[in-house]
Amino acid sequence: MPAPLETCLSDLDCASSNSTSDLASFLADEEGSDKLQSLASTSGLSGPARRSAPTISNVPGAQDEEQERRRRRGRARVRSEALLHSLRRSRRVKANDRERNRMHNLNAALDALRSVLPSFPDDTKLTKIETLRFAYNYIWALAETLRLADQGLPGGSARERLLPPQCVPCLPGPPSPASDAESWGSGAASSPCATVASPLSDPSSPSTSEDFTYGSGDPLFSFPGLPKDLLHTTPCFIPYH
DNA sequence: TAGGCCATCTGGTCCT
DNA sequence: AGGACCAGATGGCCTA
Repeated sequence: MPAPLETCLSDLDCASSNSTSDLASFLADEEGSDKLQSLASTSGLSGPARRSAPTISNVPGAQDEEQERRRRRGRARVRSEALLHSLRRSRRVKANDRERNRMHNLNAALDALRSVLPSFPDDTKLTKIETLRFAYNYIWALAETLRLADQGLPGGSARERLLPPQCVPCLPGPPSPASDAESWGSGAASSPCATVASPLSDPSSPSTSEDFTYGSGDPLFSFPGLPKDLLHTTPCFIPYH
């Protein structure tokens, strides 16, 4: 069973140099290449060594010696390039692995975020962008609810409003940074946010609900714990399916 | 079949 | 130097 490429290449690092460019010069050197060849052959990276031990019958003359040296250099270069390619390849594979892992972590974090957001009645899984937008809205709505509760508005305690019995996620849209209007809205033609004419920088700014509904004009979702006027004063960035 | 969403690969850049 | 992060490209899957 041949040694894995990773092992071979780490051996290679120990044997010579850590940097790719140094490795290249190392490989260009015939002696270095010979070291590599022995490493590669013992680890199964290459085929069996073809060079035979010199015998009396094949001792070359001066010209033959020069020719032989050229052939060796040619073979060394081919081996060098192949091994350099292998090294780059193994680093790329490692980087891919890290990147995959990083994205998995990111997705796990998104799943965790989904799990703390109010769920849809049909358990539809929010897409990534919807999750982020919804979370943004949700946080804003909770904060707004607290603010209104602090002002002593009727409608039960802040806690009751924050945790309605059937929490269906239509949250009034949060204040969107004006400079961020592009990323929230017009960029996504398929998103309900695309229907938002101009995201408000101030949630208390008056507006009409027509601006912020999608499709039929009926709100697809509602957030029963929130005062009605809140729905009418803010854009609704509704995750839509 | 077109469009949306997603996972993965890849090369470049930044950071430690 | 190596890892993290990012954005573009690509291909697969699903749905209207």
